[in-house]
Amino acid sequence: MIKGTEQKIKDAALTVFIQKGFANCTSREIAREAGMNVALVNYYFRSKSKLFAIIFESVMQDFLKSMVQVFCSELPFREKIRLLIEREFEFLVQHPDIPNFVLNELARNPKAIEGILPVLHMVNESGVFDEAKKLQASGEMRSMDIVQVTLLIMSNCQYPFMAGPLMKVIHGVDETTYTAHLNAHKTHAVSMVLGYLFPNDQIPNNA
Amino acid sequence: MIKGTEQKIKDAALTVFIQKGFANCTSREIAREAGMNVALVNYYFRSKSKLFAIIFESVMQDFLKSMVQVFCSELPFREKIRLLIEREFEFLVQHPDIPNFVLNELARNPKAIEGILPVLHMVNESGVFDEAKKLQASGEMRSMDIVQVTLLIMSNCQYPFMAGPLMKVIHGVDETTYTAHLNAHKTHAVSMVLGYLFPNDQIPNNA
DNA sequence: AGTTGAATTAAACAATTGTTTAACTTTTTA
DNA sequence: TAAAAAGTTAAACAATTGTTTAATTCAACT
Repeated sequence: MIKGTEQKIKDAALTVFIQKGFANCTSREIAREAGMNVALVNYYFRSKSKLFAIIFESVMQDFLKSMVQVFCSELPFREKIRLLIEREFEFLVQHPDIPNFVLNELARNPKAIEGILPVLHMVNESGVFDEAKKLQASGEMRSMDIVQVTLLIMSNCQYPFMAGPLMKVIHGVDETTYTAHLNAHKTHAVSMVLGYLFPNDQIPNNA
Repeated sequence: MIKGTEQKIKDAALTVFIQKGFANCTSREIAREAGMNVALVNYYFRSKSKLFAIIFESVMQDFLKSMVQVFCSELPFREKIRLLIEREFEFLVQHPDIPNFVLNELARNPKAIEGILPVLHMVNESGVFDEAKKLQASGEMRSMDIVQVTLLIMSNCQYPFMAGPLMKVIHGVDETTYTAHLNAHKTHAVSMVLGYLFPNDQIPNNA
C-alpha cells in the first residue's frame, strides 16, 4: 500500500504531536518525520494549528469510539461495564500516550473539546445512563451519580497508563514488567468496579 | 509579609509552569507575572530550564509529601489507606493541576524524575510495603502485587482531578457541581478500595 | 558625600519559530 | 505534445524565543 503525501503528513503529525504535545514540537519536526519539506505541510494543511485540530479530533474519535460502541450494544449492563473496561485496556495497550495527550491539551486549551460534542451526543442517545438509573431504582445497583460511575471506570483504566513513567521509577520496574502489571490490573479493575457497583452480586473470592 | 524578588519569581514560575507547562510558556510571561523585567529572571536563576528544574522538584516534594507522612505514621494499615486517600483529595482540591503537570512533564522528559528519588527512598524505608505483605500472608488482605495496590489508590485519587475539563463537558456540569462530585467521589474511593483490598471486612452497605 | 556592589532595566543578540514566496518538477489534460 | 495545474523545494520573512550586554538605579558602608 502506497501512502499519499497528505496521509504521510497526518501520520507524522500524529506521532509527533502525541509524543511531544502541540507546543513542544515544530512544523519542521513533523516535516522531517514525514520525509519532506516544511512548506508541504502548510501546503496541505495551511497551518500548524489547523493540522493539529484535525489530528486532535481524529484522536478523540478513536479515544471514545470503543466506548460508544459498547454503550450502543445490546449487552446486559454488567457486561457493558466489563467489556468497556476490557476494550479500553486493549486500546490503551496500543496507544498508551493518548490519555495524557488528550487531557493535557484539553487542560491547556479548553475550546479544543468542541470537536467531540457529536460523539458525546451518541453516548447520551445510547440510553446507557437511563439503563443505569433503572438498575439503581431497583436497588440492584449501588445508588450514586452517573458522573461518579464514569469516574470509577475511567480512572482505573486510563490512569495506570498515564502514570507509567512515574510508576516504573517508584517501583523500580522496567517496561516489560510494568506491562505485565497493567494486564493484571485490568482484571482487578473489572472485579473491583463491578463488585462496588453491584454489592449484592456473588463475586468469586480468589483471596 | 514582604516577598523578596527571588520568591516572587518562584511564585510566578509555579503559577505559569503549572498552568501552561514548560514548553508552552515564555520567560517573559513569567517575568510579567512576577511584575519585572525578563533579565531579572535569568539574573536569579541563570536560565528558564534551571528555574523549571527547581520548581518541578519542589512541586514533586509537595506532591509526595503527604503520602510519605502517612506511610511513616504509626496508624493501622487500613487507616493509612483511608488517610492517604483523604489527604490526597485535600491536596488535590487545592492543586488540581499538579498531577497533569507532573505526569506530562515526566512523559516528555523522563530524566526530570531523578529529583524525587530521595523521597521514594523514604517510602521504601517506611516499611509500609512489608506491612502490606504481612497482611496478605495472613489472608486478611487480598493478595496482589504492591504495584497494583498503588495503582488502585492513585488512579482513584488523581484521575478525577486530571479529567476535570473532560468530565465537565461529557456530563455538562459546571465547576461548582463538579467539585461536589469530587467530594462524593472521595467517599466512594475510600470504601471501594478498602472493600476490595479487604474483602472479608464488614462494610456498611448504604445501597 | 562618595564609593562599592548588588539589583534592575532597556536594548541587543543569535537562534528558532510559523508562514510565505518564488522557482522548479511532475502530473494531468486538452 | 504543449499548456495548465498540482506537487515539491529552497530560500526568505517577520515574529518570537532564550539569553546576554551594558547602562542605570538603588542600598549599604566608610
